[in-house]
Amino acid sequence: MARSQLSQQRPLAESFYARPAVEVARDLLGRWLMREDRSGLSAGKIVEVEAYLGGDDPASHAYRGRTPRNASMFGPPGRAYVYTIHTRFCLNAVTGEEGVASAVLIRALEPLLGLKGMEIKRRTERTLDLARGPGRLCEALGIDRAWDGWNLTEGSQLWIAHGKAVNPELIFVSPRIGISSAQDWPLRFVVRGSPYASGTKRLRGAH
DNA sequence: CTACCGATTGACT
DNA sequence: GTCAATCGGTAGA
Repeated sequence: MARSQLSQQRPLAESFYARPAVEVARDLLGRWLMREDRSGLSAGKIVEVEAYLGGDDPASHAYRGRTPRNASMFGPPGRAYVYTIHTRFCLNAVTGEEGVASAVLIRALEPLLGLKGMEIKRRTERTLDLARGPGRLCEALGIDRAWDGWNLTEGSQLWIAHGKAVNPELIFVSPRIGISSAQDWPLRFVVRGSPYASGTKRLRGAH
């Protein structure tokens, strides 16, 4: 492995996450979600995220306060918040100060490493379908509720690595997907034009 | 305890 | 484009 690539695989520090969710969300585009297990290393470039704020955001799971499900959102930044939806799982990175709930939902990856394992877990060989969508990327990387609260800054098993941040000019902004309140808030961020992002062509930022 | 419903997906028209 | 599967989390009786 080339020196530059090893450097790109180092985990982002807790201080990266200890900022407002919108700032972290934009900065997470282009970073690499890394997964290492017995069968080796898997990774994907983050191409789509959404910010979920704390008490002021009616679409956030934390809107009505702390519950057993969302407890991780109130914990220290840089941890995972993994929840169940319709028998699928979704992965968030917790942001901001400890005690104040906010997080960034990882919505889509461009597969980079370990595609073979992803194809088996996803039961498809279509690269575009391996990690396009929050439930799909969790299935591709074997992420379930057992990972809730996992420290993403330690650089083993499951972490987010430096990769290469996306030029701000290439970030497409839209409302968040699948929510029934705060539907006009511009809190979804996509690598403009990426075919690995979810949604229609228009929602991927193509013209 | 029951009732409601969703930060989704895959199948189908 | 539309729609239902399917089940854990949550609120309320």
